[in-house]
Amino acid sequence: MKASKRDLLRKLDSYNLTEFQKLVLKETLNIEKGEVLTYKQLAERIGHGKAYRAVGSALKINPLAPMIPCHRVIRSDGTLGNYSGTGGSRRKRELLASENAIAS
DNA sequence: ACCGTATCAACTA
DNA sequence: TAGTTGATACGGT
Repeated sequence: MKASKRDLLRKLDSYNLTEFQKLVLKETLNIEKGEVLTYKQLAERIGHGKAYRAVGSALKINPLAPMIPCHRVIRSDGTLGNYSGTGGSRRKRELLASENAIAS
């Protein structure tokens, strides 16, 4: 464990992110292993609710891509949506299959 | 299944 | 300030 969640939060504050972005990223870090939220659910969690679009934009700028469980955020349709990390949606699918054992 | 509209925040001209 | 885009959501056709 080199990067504690608290350290990541501190780093986020150091980046040139807006309050909204930081809010979304922090909430994403708060997602536990085995927890999968939809963009809408995440938006509602931070109190914006209908800002699912802005939430997606926030995750895509995510400076700690591999450290933040952004792969645990999927679409309401049950599809994985997109992923800015290595391998794109393919990698995301494997991560979810490994952590949450999603149904293929 | 496909298209249009709704809604929010950030980026660029 | 205005216009466009985006890792979406939902309803109508």
